[in-house]
This record gives sequence, C-alpha cells and structure tokens, in this order.
Amino acid sequence: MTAKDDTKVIPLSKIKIACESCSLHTLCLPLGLEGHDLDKLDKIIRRSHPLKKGTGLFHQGADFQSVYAVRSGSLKTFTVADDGSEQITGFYLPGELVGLDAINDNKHPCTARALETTSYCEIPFTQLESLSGELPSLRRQLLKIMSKEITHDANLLMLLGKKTAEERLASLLLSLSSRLKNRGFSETEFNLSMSRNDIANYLGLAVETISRLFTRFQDQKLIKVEGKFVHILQIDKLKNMVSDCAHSKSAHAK
Amino acid sequence: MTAKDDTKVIPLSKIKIACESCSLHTLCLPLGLEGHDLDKLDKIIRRSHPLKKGTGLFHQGADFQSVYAVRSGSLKTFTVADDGSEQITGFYLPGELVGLDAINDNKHPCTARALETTSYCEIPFTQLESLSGELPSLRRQLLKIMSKEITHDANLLMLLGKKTAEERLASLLLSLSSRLKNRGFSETEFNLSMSRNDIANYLGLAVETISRLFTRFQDQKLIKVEGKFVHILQIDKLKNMVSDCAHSKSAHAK
DNA sequence: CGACTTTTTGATCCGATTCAATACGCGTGG
DNA sequence: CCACGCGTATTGAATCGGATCAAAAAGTCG
Repeated sequence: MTAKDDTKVIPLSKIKIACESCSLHTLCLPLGLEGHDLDKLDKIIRRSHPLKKGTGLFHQGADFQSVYAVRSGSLKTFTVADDGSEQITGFYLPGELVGLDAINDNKHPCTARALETTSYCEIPFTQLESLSGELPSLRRQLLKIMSKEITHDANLLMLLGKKTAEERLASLLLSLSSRLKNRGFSETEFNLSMSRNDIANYLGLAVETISRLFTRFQDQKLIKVEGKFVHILQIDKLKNMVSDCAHSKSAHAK
Repeated sequence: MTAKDDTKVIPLSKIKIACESCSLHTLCLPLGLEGHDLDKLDKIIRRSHPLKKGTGLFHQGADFQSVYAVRSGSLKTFTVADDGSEQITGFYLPGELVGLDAINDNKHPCTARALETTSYCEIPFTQLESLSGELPSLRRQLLKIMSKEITHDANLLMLLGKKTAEERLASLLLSLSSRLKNRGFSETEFNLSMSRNDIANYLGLAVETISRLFTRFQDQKLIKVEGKFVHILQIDKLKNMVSDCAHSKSAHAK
C-alpha cells in the first residue's frame, strides 16, 4: 500500500479494495453502504499523491469540483478577509470530509492546507450527487455528515461566544482527543500538527495566551506538553473545565 | 388567506396554491422546482396554526420528525447546557429552514422558539428525503441550504472569535438587513424581534454592552433606534466597520 | 395604576491583548 | 560538526475592552 503507486487515478480493481479495506471505512462516506453500493462509490473516488506540509488542497474562490476525505495526516481550512487577515475555520483529521461548504455557491469559501504530510481521497461532487440519487443510504449519510458539521459549528459558536480562554483550549484538546480516539489513536497522547499560532487563531486568542495556558495546564498537572506533543494526564478534569462553564451570564431566554 | 382556516393539514388543492403562490417561493425549498416537481413537494408539506410569541416549535432532545420553513415572523434556536446556561445559535427569518441540524443524530440539538407570532410550514423529513431521491434539483437545493448554513456558521465563528463588540453588533445588523432585503422588506428600517438579551447572548456579549453600543451607534449617526425599531442611516459605514477588521493579529498561516 | 421585566447609564474590576524581550528549534551553509 | 539566522515559542510588564456590580429609567401587562 505504498502511496507512490498511485499515479492519478487508481485502477478499478484496486479502488474496491481501497474503500472496503480502508481503516476509515466506518468514519468516511461508505458508512452504511455495502456490497454493490460500496462498489459504486468506489468507482467515483480518486486518490492522489500525498500533500506535503504547507501545500494547498484547494483555494478560496476556486471552483468547486470535489469534496475530499482525509486518509492520513491533517488539514486546516481558513478564510482570508479583504484586509489579509486570516481565520482558521477548522482542523480536519483522518476520516473527515472537507469542502462541503462549497456546495452552496459552487466556489470554495476557504482554503485547505496540509498541516503535515497528508493523503486524501478525492470525490467528484457531481458524481457523488447523482450517485446519491440512486442510493438512499448514501444520501442519508451525506446529509448526516453535513448536519454534523452544522452541529459542530454551533458548538464552536458557543465556545467562542461565551467561554474563557481556558475553556476554549480545553475544548480543543478534548475535541482532538475524542476524534483521534474514534479513529483508533490514543485519546491521551498525540501530536498537535498545528502551530501555536494556528491554535490561537482558531480559538480567537493571542498566541501568548495559548502559550501561557499550556504552561498553566502543565503546572496544574492536567497535561504534559513537549513542543507539539501532548499527554493528557487528567482528562476528567479537563472535561469538568469545559462543562462547568458557570457563566451565569446566560440570557435566560424566558 | 386567513391562518384560522388551517386546521391541521391543508387540503391538497389548497397546498398547491400555497407553494406556487407563496412569496417565499424562491427562498424556500421549492427553488428550482417547477410544475409537477413542485406539486410533489407540495404534497408533503403541512401547514399549522401560527405560533404565538414565546411558544416552542420543537424542543432540544426531541425526536427529529420534520424540518420547518418560516413563512412569517421569526424564531430563535438555542441550546441549554447542563448547568442551565443558554446559547442562542440562530435567528430565523421568513423563507429560512430550521431543524436541519437534527439530521445527524435524529434528535434536535436545540430548541426553537417564536420571537413573535410566527407561521411556518412543516416538512416531514422522511418524505422529503425520499422525494429528494426522485428529484435531483430538490436534492441539490437541500444540500445547498445545508452548505449555506455551514458557511454562515463559519462566518459567525470568525465573528465571535476575532471581532470586537462593535463589529459583532454591526455584523448582526447587516446580516438582518440583507436577509430582510432578500425577502422584500426594507434593508434600512426594521424591527428587532429579539430582545437585547437575546442579541447579547447570541453575540457573546453582556446586555449592558449591547445597550451602550446602540447608544454609541446612534451618537455616531450610524443608526437610529427607538426600542425595537432600527433605522440604518449609513449602511456603508456599518459595512466598513465590519470589513475593516484591521486585526493584524491574523496568524499568517504558513 | 402598580408590580415586574427590560433597557439604559455609571463606576469599578479583571482577563486577555499588546508590547517587549528572551529562549528555543531547525535548516542552511561554511 | 558547529555557527549563524530566522521562525516559533515562552515569559514579563503595562494597557484596554468588556464584564460585573449597582441603580435608575422606561416599557409591559394584568
């Protein structure tokens, strides 16, 4: 399974094996599909060479052609405002689908860039769309993924709207932790593929604040940090930190 | 067209007229559908009595049955955390679809409540889903709406993550303004159906801050406020306020 | 009209940013 | 192999925006 073998489009016979035997099988689009249906999806999926760190997958404003499933590595998506300021809108881990926000007006509203060497599957959207006409379970899965993205964003809204710096970082760590766990990685030990700057940008905080928080969390023995490597020592305390948002400021909406 | 006439489900003949002649025709789901296809959608749509202010449309945790299109009036959606604190996740105006975020796990992740007397159409999701199998343009429209919601949320993230109180309120006013304009209302004069508290909650600010901002904006002759009524005097200046987020703090990614 | 809620205004306080300076990591070239 | 330089990360001190606390004013409704 060397990535080198993939030139542009993988031969049909190999693709079948790909999706079926892919470890992300139950996380990615194929969920709920089986046998012949899965074959059909396989047929439209393309694999390309892995992206090197810092390489773009698609660019803001580019025409929307495909959605992409991360196979390994990670991506960040961000938008650039007129004044050049950037806002990171998401980090994507293996098994996650990127580019769905482009469906709306057929242009990518953000840029996707590899945070490390990253391999992915490309799924031409037109074909995915018509295939979803045939396959109810694919259709449902697609809607589910989009719905999940909406829910995720809504949570993030809560996060950025109401939470302290401490709660924000704890939330990010926990989010990464649980997503990695789902993907079969350790939930307590992992590498942050993104820089402190990226984290700060994403959470709407200053880099210095992130730095201070990491040392504070470490002093409190909640985590152990060595550069990009994080070891979560007391995951339950982190969780409390997030849920105990004793912000009585809640607008008790009648 | 008195709402009183609708008992539970409108007779078939009347529904047809409803969607076809609805002024929201091009904003709501039917967009892109015509003739026979539109009839098919009509057949599954239900209309009910208008909601009175403060009444719930669906509740957080409730089983997901339908999505809802606002016909007149407005709604807010919010989630309640364990500790009882609330976060408003959105305001919905006529022609907008509510409840899509429930697709993911078949439960509504938030509560929807009327901000004023509000009438709506109910669209049973199972039927919508299977109908979208038949109608490619409906399928596309559905994905588009969801995609738009994702983009919208991403913008909001930017808003809450990076922007000052001033920019946040300006953004909200402009968002309402442009959405109302799309719906044929004035873009410069409208009523805020939500309370200051709701606005504060939504924008992640304190009520007092909202109040001060309204007076400040008024002093600057940007707007004129009389209770819930807002008159935008210099919409271009408001727009500058939002785009000139000269936040050089941007993590220049890469 | 009177009780209650919503909104406004004022004074103080605190968390996070900003500015500034130092330390660390890493790739390049001597 | 180590010295150099540049980007990234950490740490400290000063400042500021918005929250919080407190109280008055304006709506709202039975």
